[in-house]
Amino acid sequence: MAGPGRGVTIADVAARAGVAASTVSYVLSGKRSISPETADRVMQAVADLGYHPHAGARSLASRRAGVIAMMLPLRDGMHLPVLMQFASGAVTEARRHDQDVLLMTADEGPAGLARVAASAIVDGLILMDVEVRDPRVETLRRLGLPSVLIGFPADAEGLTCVDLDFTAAGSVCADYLAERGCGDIALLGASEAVYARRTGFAERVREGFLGRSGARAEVWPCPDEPVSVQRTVKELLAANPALTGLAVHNEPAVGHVMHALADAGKRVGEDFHVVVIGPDEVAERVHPQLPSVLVPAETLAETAVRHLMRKLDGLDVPDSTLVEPQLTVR
Amino acid sequence: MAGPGRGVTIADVAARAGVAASTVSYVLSGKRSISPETADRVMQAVADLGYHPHAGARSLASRRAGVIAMMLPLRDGMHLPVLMQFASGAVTEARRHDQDVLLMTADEGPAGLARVAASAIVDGLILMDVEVRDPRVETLRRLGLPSVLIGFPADAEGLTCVDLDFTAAGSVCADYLAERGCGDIALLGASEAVYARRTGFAERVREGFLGRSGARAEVWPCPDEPVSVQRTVKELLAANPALTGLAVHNEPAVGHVMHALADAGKRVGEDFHVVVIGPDEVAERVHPQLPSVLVPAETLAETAVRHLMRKLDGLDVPDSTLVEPQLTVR
DNA sequence: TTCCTCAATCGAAGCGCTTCGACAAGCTTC
DNA sequence: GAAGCTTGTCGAAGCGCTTCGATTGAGGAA
Repeated sequence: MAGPGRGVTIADVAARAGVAASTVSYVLSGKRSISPETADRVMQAVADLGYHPHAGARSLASRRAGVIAMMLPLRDGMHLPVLMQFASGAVTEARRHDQDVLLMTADEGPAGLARVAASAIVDGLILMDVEVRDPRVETLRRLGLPSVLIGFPADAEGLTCVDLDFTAAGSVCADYLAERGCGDIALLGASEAVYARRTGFAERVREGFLGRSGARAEVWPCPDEPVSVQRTVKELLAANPALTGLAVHNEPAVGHVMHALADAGKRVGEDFHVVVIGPDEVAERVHPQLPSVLVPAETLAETAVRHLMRKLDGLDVPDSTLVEPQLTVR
Repeated sequence: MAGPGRGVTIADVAARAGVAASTVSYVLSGKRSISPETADRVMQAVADLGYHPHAGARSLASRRAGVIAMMLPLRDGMHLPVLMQFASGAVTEARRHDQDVLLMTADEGPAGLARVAASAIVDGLILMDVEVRDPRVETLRRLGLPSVLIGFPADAEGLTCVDLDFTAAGSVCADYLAERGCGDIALLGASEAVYARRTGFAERVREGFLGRSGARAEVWPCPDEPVSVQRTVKELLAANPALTGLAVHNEPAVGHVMHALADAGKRVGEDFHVVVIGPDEVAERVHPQLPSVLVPAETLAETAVRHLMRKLDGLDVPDSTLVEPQLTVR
């Protein structure tokens, strides 16, 4: 089935179907009407020969590469499983649109964007984990390369952005704890470093949380290291002995928080309630398992890819898309 | 700096440097000798115009795309962070060789391989998480697409494979426990499903472990779910009350194993020792933190990419490369 | 019947690059 | 000082595809 060695070309297909090469092209692209009989013969030849158009030739002639780039952050502190879900979700969705995905890392920075734009190796771009002040954003605007951002930079004017509705996520957590009858509650947030970097994202959770729970709630940033986590939790409990509910928005800390609570004699799920903002595994791998609001990586990826496809087709898309958070109770 | 709108071509560079287009090409590729003065002028023009060769045109003319594909598994049970490390390691290394990386998912299967091979969209391929009986392997052989596999299929004849030396990893764990003075020890392995799928990998750990520790060791498969883990550990302890050391080769189970041991009154790090085969975070996010042998994803990825580059350059590479395990004590 | 339209197809002209052969100079080498 | 090498450069021929007229024949309108 591999054909006669290397390289089945459109000419081979045309010869076998007894038509011109351009006709084959039109059958495949559907850009001009072709009689059903001819189309059938062509498709048969395509199948017989196992023909796939040469990507380079196609991109050269049509000015469409059929590839989109995805730039992932590599920084410490990013939660890897979420990135991976994101990447695979994007690939899966892209394939539905007959596109491939080129993987880039954020350390290529603006120069990397310029490179892929100029070399026309991709038609568009998805930029993950965009920060409030992101040097890539300006380059992106200048290049005019069709793109979708995950996250919201300070100035999102004219850009297409997608993200989880973190404000709503904060509210959902506050509501959950309220429903469990918790009076005084707190939000244990990310490390200071994360707050410093992406105010937008952490701040929005905070606002959503406080907005719903009012004066009886407080927010504490929280470091990642086990010992510091334990200390932070102790301080939190000491500062507010009436505390009965906690939302944790800090993946690596969850396990240690649970330990600290156990040490302090809190029985989670009974006289004390905890809800996690983070991936499923984190909430599942502690005892007892916790309810959680996950970052819906796959949904975000799919949305981003779909929006990018629309832009490539010249259709318009909303500037800003917020995905609703979903609480999973365990 | 963005040049006069879209598309700086080699002709623009040639005109600005006052040479023929072919000369620019030779300067850039180094395939013919060019006088230093001319080369300088050309490079200056390239920089001035921000020229990057059109990837499609280049691939069409040179029959080299400058892109490699990486096919990642998406199956449940794969540990996502490791995949992500792998992917980013591969991208980083590939960029050092001026190559880009196309991301594919294993669910495209053999047809996906045929597609990328026929469309010449990539020059070579890295296949992750190859199983003992992998349907992609036969296709790969038939296509003759340069490739490197991570993992060892049953018949690796003529293929280039790279993997962690799992046998050595098993031995390292046994040695560690022996050094801590543990007499009776056990290996708590992966779930039955994993064993069923990739005998090679799990079996080799087992052999390494048993080979070093002899008759006083035993191997138990272990499911992923919290409750089953707890039960398995209880049974294990009941079956061998003299047990003082445990190697755990099952990422999701580690946290629950620690709980079960605590429940059974074992003080890990004092009268009982545990070592993990798995990623750092898993060993770090339990209390106390555990020593571990990690799957060196980045190293494997780099090695795989380097081997693939050599193959693309027509150099030869070893059929089989085993990376030495490294024990991290915490 | 003649003219016009429309559907179906063909042929040729590129897309931007690499590479091959040719060709001037400037060197050796006897 | 003619013959032969090198070295540096150019021009042209493609790589395999898409796309833009042009062309043909059939059907409908007049």
